[in-house]
Amino acid sequence: MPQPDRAFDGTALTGTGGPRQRLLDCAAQLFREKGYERTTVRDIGAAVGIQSGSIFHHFSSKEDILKAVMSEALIYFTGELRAAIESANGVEARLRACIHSELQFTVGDDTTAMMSLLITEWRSLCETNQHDILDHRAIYEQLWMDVLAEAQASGLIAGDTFVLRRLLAGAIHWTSTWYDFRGALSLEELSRQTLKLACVGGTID
Amino acid sequence: MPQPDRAFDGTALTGTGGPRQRLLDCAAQLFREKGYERTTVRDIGAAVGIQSGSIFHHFSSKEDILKAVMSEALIYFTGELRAAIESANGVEARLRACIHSELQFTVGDDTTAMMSLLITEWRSLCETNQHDILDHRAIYEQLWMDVLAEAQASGLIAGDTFVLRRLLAGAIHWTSTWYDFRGALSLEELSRQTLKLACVGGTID
DNA sequence: CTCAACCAAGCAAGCGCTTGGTTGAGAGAA
DNA sequence: TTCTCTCAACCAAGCGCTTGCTTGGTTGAG
Repeated sequence: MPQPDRAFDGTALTGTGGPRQRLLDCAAQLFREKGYERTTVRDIGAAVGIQSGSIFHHFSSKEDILKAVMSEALIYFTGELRAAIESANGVEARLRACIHSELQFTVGDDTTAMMSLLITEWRSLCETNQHDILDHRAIYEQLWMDVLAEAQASGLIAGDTFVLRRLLAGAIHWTSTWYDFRGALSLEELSRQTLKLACVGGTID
Repeated sequence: MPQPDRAFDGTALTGTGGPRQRLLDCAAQLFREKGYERTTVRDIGAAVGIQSGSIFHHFSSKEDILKAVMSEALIYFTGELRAAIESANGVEARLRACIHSELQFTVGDDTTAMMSLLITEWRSLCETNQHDILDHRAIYEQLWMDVLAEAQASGLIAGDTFVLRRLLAGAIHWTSTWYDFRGALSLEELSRQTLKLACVGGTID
């Protein structure tokens, strides 16, 4: 969606958050819609309202943009998840917080683009960048695993926590392909159904 | 992985299954490893052992290859799933067959490439081709939904079958990113854990 | 005067795909 | 058997286009 040409005035990116941030937002949106490979730097430039070459004043490469989006997303998601867990009382509430938070990240209007990238555009990073992101992701996953271990100790869930986390992660991430927040199914109801998957029978209303 | 040059002898693709089939197999493998966009027709040609231009004697376009792989995969998976369901006795066995079959498709050595494509390379098809594939996919999904409806009627599962199918689909598809068939977790044990997710408490051993 | 932010132009590489020609297995007639 | 014709399968070369990225210069706020 190319934007109309503007007369040059040097203020193309002086909106809120600074030029770098606006670039990241537009890029994330485009990567989510068309995929990283199918999105060109010319697409990004047009969406932001600058020339494609000007992008490289802010980022050293196209892949650098993707990595920056992913890094930023992980920092944000980790913070949000930690806060949600800490403000929950009791094991079940903490598990519910994990599920609800990740669902929110996945289908929430302002975070779905970032979450999608973290999941689907993994292979577009070179090995070095993959490792950097993976290191950060490990911190996020540890928050989940601590809660799952606690839930298992209290008898709320059964079976291997490692496997359960992977199965839940798949179920949650996949919602981005079908859940419609304008539909009849509320996010709270979806969270409840997902929580029921995790817990041993009868524990949840 | 380019192959050494051979003297021209006109027999590059005369192996089992015919030239078209070998092209499809190689392409599926490459698409799975590197993604559709990052795989070039030169890659495919090199993997098969022919010039990139010769590919277009068998397929009209690169996208045509992807569509053919997907079509073939859906035909195969639908047939296998139907057979598995029909040869199962009882509701629980039929649900177990669905889960086990789809897990098998997802992580099985000879089917994982095809299954991955169906899930991840969706956007690379043009709208027309997406509709063609989607029509076929609906048949596959109906097999699942019939079993889920039966399971719900018998009290084996609870909640909305539509949502349950989506959650299960996500959990199963995601296994392709982490399950290692050489690891300690057997496919049967994984099937059992996944089945336990679906069923209301206590029903499954 | 400085400098972050940008433009206009275009380069080198790689892309999907086309073209015109070559090869050898197989079919049919003598 | 031998000759001739056909045709699926392939090659060698390269066309036209797009890609990520570079370059040298310009602008205006501080």
